[in-house]
Amino acid sequence: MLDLKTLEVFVWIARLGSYRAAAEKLNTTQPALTGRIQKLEARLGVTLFDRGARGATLTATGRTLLDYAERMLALRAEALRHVAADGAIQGIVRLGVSETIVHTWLPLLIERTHSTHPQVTLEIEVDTTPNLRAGLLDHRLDLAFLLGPLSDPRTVSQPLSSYPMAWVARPDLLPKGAAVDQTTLRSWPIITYPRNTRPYMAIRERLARAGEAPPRIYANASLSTIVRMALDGIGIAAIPPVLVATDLAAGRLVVLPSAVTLPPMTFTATWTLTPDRHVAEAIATLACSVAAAAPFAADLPDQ
Amino acid sequence: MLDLKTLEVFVWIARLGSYRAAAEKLNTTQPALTGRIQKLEARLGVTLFDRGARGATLTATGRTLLDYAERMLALRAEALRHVAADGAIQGIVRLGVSETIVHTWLPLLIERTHSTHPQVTLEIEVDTTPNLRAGLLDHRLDLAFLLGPLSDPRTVSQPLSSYPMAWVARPDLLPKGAAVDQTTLRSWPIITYPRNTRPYMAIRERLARAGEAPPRIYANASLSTIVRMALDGIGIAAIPPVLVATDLAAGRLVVLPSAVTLPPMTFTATWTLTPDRHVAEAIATLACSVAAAAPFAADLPDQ
DNA sequence: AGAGGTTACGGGCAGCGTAAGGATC
DNA sequence: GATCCTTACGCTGCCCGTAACCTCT
Repeated sequence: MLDLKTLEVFVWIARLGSYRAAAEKLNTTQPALTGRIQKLEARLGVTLFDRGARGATLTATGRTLLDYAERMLALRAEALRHVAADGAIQGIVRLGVSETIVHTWLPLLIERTHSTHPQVTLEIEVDTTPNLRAGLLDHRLDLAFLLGPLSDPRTVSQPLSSYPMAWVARPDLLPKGAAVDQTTLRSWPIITYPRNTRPYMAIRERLARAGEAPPRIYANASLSTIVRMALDGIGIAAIPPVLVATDLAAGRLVVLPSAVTLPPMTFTATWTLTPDRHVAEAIATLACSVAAAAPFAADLPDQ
Repeated sequence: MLDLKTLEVFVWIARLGSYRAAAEKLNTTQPALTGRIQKLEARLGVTLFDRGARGATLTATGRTLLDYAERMLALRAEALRHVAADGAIQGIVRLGVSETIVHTWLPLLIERTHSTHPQVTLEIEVDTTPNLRAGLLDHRLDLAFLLGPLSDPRTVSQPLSSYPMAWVARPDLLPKGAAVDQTTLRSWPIITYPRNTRPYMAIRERLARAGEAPPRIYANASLSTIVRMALDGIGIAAIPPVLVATDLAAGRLVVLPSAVTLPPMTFTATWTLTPDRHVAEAIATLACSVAAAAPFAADLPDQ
């Protein structure tokens, strides 16, 4: 009775304010938590939560227990770090990544993770930065690789890789070697990242002209599709050239010299300040070294 | 992984220096502990014990873990005391008692324990004070009611009941009303507690005469047998008269007035300074009040 | 040979997940 | 009626205890 697994359940329900959310966070079901907490309350002979339609809130007794529970869990985490051979880097890490990274060094990270921390299982979710951000704050994700530092006091960020952006198109789309100016760029559809992402915003801002229609931007959440569209000559892609190194080398695509520069895509590893963050931190550290060691990464697979 | 139950197992093996002893203390089997520790070591990827033919001793890593484990267990005990409705007075208490107490207020204590702390199970073992003392120090017992305070730094004692001793015999054994002196006492067999107990020692000392044969003492570990022998007129019993109140009232036995006084039997509740002693302490406290409230207790059942 | 730890194996029970059932706003 | 939590129930998998085995002094 009063085992650490139960206390962990208890703590997460208290933190997130609902059985539902805690069940999701803990990769289990709501009834499982109900059972555990019921048994705990029965054993202690006290009520720990006030259940309402709006979730569960701690009773006074519950708050007392929360304090002890958090101290015990912190102690366990510390013990594991000091005693375990591998610093107890193990378990499931729910990792959210931007698609750009999937196509650069993510495969390498997965490989390195399995060799460096064999006990770790990665659950990878690919999404846009705003959604990843939400996932982090909901505790649906333990770690995310997203665009730009996340300036939220509940999170910690660490810089990863930075990719210069460029205008990329099929060589026959425009006269060879000519630098493209704002007007030329506005005359073609721009193919790039989805709305609400940093690159999208930057392009809109740079190509905006007072009183004129906004540039046509084909926003797309799928990088492969963006490349496909560029290869099909539909428009000018705004992406990091590193993603299409093969196509560039083969001459299927070219980087267009231009005075209109785009800010680089700067990725950070971001995680929340949960007590069990050290596994996420270890993976983030690994990601850092992988990103640094492999700046020019795998090419986009053809689809 | 790294749950408190495993840590408890780990701590007791470390404390007692052997799987065997820990298994006994924890009311389980040795293979169960082997399994737990093996799994723990595998998960941590470290060795915690050096196993030799003379038991198990901690490795350096094991000592590190022991520190954390003890802090976590202490925290749990504290949490239970503060949070649980009944202060977490529950579980199995292995109680060792002197037979005298079995025949006075032990039944009352059992009753009161079940009504006051329904979650507590008593495992009662009847033995002599020296054996009980050994049981305490071996951690085979959590609590013992024994003769005299146990002056060992590893234990704590609290006074319970004190019973005056007297010479008791069948009324026809000696002339009525006559006070018995040392010589008379030496002429009859003395029936009393076993060798190495305090009453036995006191009698030997008081009836010793330089250069003469020692008094005949029929030492007996069974109180019922002592009483039976006294009723059969075999000799003079040295016991607390409260144990034979019925026989005295019925005239089957009488207290012999004598100048040879015996020290009273003073019982104490004694327990060891283990981290989980608070349940034992609660029972000891209960025993105190029971002993105080019922000084003239149940009579010996006829056998 | 005896004490202490390990291995092998069968059985019991805790705890999980699925699915249906309230309660509360 | 939507959102949460609870109840019911079958099942899996862990862990325990028995028994035989190994190893060191």
